[in-house]
This record gives sequence, structure tokens and C-alpha cells, in this order.
Amino acid sequence: MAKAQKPTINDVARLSGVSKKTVSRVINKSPLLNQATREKVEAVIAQLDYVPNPQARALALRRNFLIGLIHDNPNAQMVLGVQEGILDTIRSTEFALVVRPVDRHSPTLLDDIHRFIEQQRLYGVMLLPPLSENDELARLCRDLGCTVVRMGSARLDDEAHLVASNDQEAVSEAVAWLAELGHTRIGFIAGPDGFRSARERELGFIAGMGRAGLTIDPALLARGNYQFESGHAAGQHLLGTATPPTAIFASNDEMAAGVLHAACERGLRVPHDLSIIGFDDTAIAAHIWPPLTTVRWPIRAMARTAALKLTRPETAARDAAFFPSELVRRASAVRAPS
Amino acid sequence: MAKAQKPTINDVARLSGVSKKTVSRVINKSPLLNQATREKVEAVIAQLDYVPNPQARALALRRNFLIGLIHDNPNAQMVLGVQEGILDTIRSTEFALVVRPVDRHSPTLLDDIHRFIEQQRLYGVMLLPPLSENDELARLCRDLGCTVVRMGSARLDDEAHLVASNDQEAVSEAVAWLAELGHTRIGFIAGPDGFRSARERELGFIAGMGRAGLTIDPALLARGNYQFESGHAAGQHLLGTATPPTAIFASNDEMAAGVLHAACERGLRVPHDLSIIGFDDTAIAAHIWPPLTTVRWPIRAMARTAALKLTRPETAARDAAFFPSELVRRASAVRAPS
DNA sequence: ACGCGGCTGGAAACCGGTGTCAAAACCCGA
DNA sequence: TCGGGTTTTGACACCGGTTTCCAGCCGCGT
Repeated sequence: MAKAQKPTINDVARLSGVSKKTVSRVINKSPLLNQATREKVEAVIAQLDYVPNPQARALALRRNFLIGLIHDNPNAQMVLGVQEGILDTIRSTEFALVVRPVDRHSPTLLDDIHRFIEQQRLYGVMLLPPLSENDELARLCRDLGCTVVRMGSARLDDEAHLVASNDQEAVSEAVAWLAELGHTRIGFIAGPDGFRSARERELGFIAGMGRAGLTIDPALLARGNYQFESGHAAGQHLLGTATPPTAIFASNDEMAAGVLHAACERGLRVPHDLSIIGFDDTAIAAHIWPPLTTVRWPIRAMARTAALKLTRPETAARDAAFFPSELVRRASAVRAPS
Repeated sequence: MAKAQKPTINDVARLSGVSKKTVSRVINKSPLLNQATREKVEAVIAQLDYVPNPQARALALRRNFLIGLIHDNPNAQMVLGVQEGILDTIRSTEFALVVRPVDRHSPTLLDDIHRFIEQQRLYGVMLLPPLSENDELARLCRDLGCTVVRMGSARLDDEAHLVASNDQEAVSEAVAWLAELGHTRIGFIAGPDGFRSARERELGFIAGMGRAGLTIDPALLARGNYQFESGHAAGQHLLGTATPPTAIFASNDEMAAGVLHAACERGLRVPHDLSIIGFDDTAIAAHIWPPLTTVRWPIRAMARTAALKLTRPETAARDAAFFPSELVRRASAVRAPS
């Protein structure tokens, strides 16, 4: 550990007999540069094992090589998946990931985020649902000079990048699967009002029922807020009706777990008496009993793509990237009781 | 948005009629400063709504106001809890949180982290288990000039801060609870070899059994790696013995869920035929059926304290902070079958 | 009245990069 | 050989703070 100091751009310049500016040009891959000079400087850089100081760059460029992950997401599995996906992309770059969990109901939300972005001079920000559905927030980030990627929202904003999965089709497929298993009385638990993902999944349910030639019984519709308790309540409600459903689709896994609780409390056997399907394939899906049939969407891969869009805005087209979801068939959905 | 520019230290200096240096002294609360001057400058700062530029500070100080969270933790719930706890503490400060999930088995781990810390010029780093048990890693961080907080490791390193819960006592209490419920054949699934937390919980089990006057049957001991599958396998093994246990303590919730699966597969009814207790009180504990009796430790509060130690090394004593865990009694542990 | 040490506060250099702009070097045909 | 146009390169200011070093001012002892 006798290493004196990290080499600076000045060291490189001196050793290769050029000016700082030229070294800077090499680093930034400026095109107007003699090939021979470039190679000479690159050799010195390699020899010294020189790495530009990000803090100095940040100061000069008024922009930090940080990408911010802003979220208010109850789904730990998903948030962590996103973090890992982003890291996959930026691990060997100069970028770093800074996270900022927030409370989306805080009245000072916009101010806080404004301050945060300005302070850290973020390069780009990534918004997770449900925050990604907040247009005002996206605009703020953009106005502050960040590239923005919104995840999982289904509308194409003209200025922000978008990375989404196709929830609607996936739910439709899940419903088709239930129909194929012989279910006709299928209950549906929607996500909270105002969430685009919730709306998409709802539309998927309607489409799926239509395609299967089934009618939708309004008595079999309920709404939750993506949290366990709300799924539990909705399940109790649905199962307490005169002619209860033989299958329930919940708009996310957590609510599906709630439904399972409700069923168990009533002495129903799952899946024998009631089939359940969830959405997200979070850790809980595979770990409850019976293992939950659910829809998996490739969080980590999506985050990788999103990070690419953030860190190489020039490379990535400013268009929506859609990722296919996949129905994971487990034991919680079986043939309808006859 | 007609705001011209963010005010700089020069603006403050000019408006208050002093030099940059004096302003800098005010910001850094230097003690050798005339009270009148200080107040004058502070007034201008408030009036301009001036915030020092962190990038410039980072450059000058050779140290960024970033704290790094380094982890390789399969427990999303816990990692996110830590992130939130840290944010609780640093939200209104100039600090930001940068995360770095890593692979603890990577041969380049130390190099990667070395580069990472050096590049970002981290102020402090926080190590989560199992990484927090890596002495070499902790030393590296320290040598690089970071304050270090290790979470959940039970040994006091003389140079790093430590924030831990008292796993041993908590497990002991859980075992006492099972004994009180009339269980005598109690199985134990240990965590992976080499994990301090695993060792602590093991010791807690032994102590608890001893205190309850029960003997430990080696046939009822198994080992997992904190993941679902290993708990599942261990459960199958334990339940397949000639005289299976009536209760099983798993060293974390995920493995407990695995045990539950194993029991269900064998047609056992939980908790009627088998009581199960887990550890961590992650989301899954409350969401499986039956709800899991488990040990809860105050992750978020611990992370808050840890962040305090990191950002105010001068305030916080360099000693271990211990947090009490609590047994959460749910439906998965009941009176032993007679 | 004078000299001296302790505080305050300012000028200028510095941290390690990037932008501007003009000079130097090079190319080619006339 | 020269002029004009096109690269290529370097000098220098700048980003917004901190640090070093020194001058000015003060009160105080003699």
C-alpha cells in the first residue's frame, strides 16, 4: 500500500508530452484527434492505470455520473430486482446508483426530489411504479436536465423513455388458462384506482373473459390497493357472496396471498375448492402453500435496458421497450370442482 | 422557472461583503469567527437560499458525501428496510445513499469494491451480513478512509462500528416458548456454516433447550443456507425420521416457509401436527398460511443508528449498539399434540 | 507611546477536470 | 515557394468550493 497518490490528468499529460486538454480529448473520445497522439496517450493511461476523477468531472460538467432510483414501492422484491438490473449495466462504468425511497403522499414530494436532483446533479433518474405514473414528477426531472426512464407505465410520454411489460396480454392469458381449466365463475381483484398497471390488468381481465366467451358478474369484482390486507378483505367479500367464484385472479401476488388467507379462514381448501392466480411472481408466490400460479415479468432485464437508456441516451432510441410477461403455472390453479 | 442560476459561495461573499473564505468558515462552523460576521453571512445565506455545491466540496475535500451500502443479501425485505432506515437519517442532510449489490463469491470482489470506493470517494460504507462478517473487506474500506459500520455481526471489531441485534437471546426465548407449549421434540435448522448470525442462532437454540431442561437429539438437527430450497430439504429430512419433531425452529423465515412446504407435501397439518418458528419477520412470515411465529428485529431502527454512526463519526461512540429482538407470536406455533 | 501576541479575515493557490479560442501544423494546388 | 483551408493542439480561464499564508487590527503590558 505504498502507492503514493492516484495519478491525475496532469501526470498523464506530462508523461506523454501533451497538454491536459489533449488527454481530456482522449478520455472523451473526441473525434478530432490524431490517431498517433491518441495511441501514445492511451499507452500512458494504461501504464499509469489512470482513472479520471469523477468529482472533478462532475464539477466541470455540472453533472454527476450518478443515476437516481426514485421509488415508493411496497414490493421489496421488485425494487431489489431493479437495483440489481441497473448494477448489471453500470457495474463496469463510471456510473453509480443512488437510491431515494420516498413517500408519494408527502406534500413536499416534488420539492424534495427537486432538491435531491439538484444537489446531486443527477445524470438520469429512473422512476418505478407507481411514481412512474406521475407526469408532473417526470416533467420536473426532465426540466432539471435528467434523462428519465419510466418503468411499467403504459403510456408513451414524448420526452421520457419508457420500459414496460405488457400486463394486459398477460392477464388475458391467465384468464384464458382458468377458462381452459373449466372455471366459469372467475372473481377479479383490481389494483388501486389511478394506477396505470391496475387499469391495464383490469382491461386484460375484461379482454380475457370476452375471448373465453364468459360473462363478467359484477358481484365477482372487487378492488384492493396492492397490499396484503386489501386482498384479504376482498377475498372475504368475494367468498362470502351467495354464489362464490371457483377461481380468483388478484392483480398482484400480495393480494393473492390475502385471498389465500381468506379462503383458509373459511375452511376452503386451495386449490381444490378455489383456484387463485396472482401477478408479479415475487418471492412470496413460490413460498406460500400451495405455490401460486402467477405472471412473471422480467424485472431485472427490464432494469438493465432502462439503465442502458439512461446512461447512453444517444445510443438508445427514445421509444418504448416492451417486455413479454409469462404465465407461471403452479399448483394454486387447477381444474374447477364439478 | 425563470430562476437564473443557483447562488454560489461567491454570491454570498459579495452580498455580505466578506471573502469566500469567511463564508466557508460559516458553513463549516469554524469556531474562530466573530459572532457578528457569522450572523451577517448567515442572513445572506438564508436570503439567497444558498446551498453549497457538493461536487465542488467533494473535489476540494477529496471526499464525497456519499455513503455506500454494500451487500450480497438474498433478503430483499431486509435490504430495503436498511435503505429506508438510512434514508430516514440522511434525508435532510447533504448525504446521499449509493448502493452496490455484489457477489460475495466473486474472485474480484475486493478489487471491485476498492475501485468503487476510490472512484466515488465514499464517506462511509455500511456492510450487511453476510458481507459484514468479512474482516478483510472491512479493513479494506477502513484503509481507504471510510468509516465503516458492520451490521448484525456479533463481534466487536476495534476499528469498525457495529450495530447488531441479540440473536442468541431471541432464539433462546423462542425455544422457551415452544417448551412452554409442551413441545419436547424440537427440530432445529441452522443457517449456513461460517455465518456469524447462524452461529448465534445455533447457540441460542442450545441455550434455550438447556434452560428448558430438554435434551438435544442430534437426529433433529439440520443445516440450510438461509434459502427456501434448503429449508424445504431440511424439513423433508427432519419429518422423514422415525420419530419426527413436533416443532421446528428454522434460522430464518425463508427456510421456515420451506419447512411448511415439506410438511404440507407430507399431508401434515400446520400448526396442528407441526409447529414452526422462523426468524426475521420478513413480509413472507405474515403472508403464508398459517401466519408464522417468528423473531422480529428492528432493521429500520438499526439502520437509522448505523447511518448516524456513519455520518457523524465524532458524535457517535465507536461502540457496539445492540437492539433487542422480539418474538412475534402468530398461528404457526401451538400446543403440542398429545 | 511602543512592541507584541492573538484573532479575524482576505488574496491567491489548489483540487482535477472541461470549454473557448487562437496558434501551430499540415495538406494541397497554383 | 506561397496562400488558403483544414486538422490538431495548447494556453488559459473556469466550475465552486477549501487551504495556506499573511496582513491588519485589537488589547495589553511596560
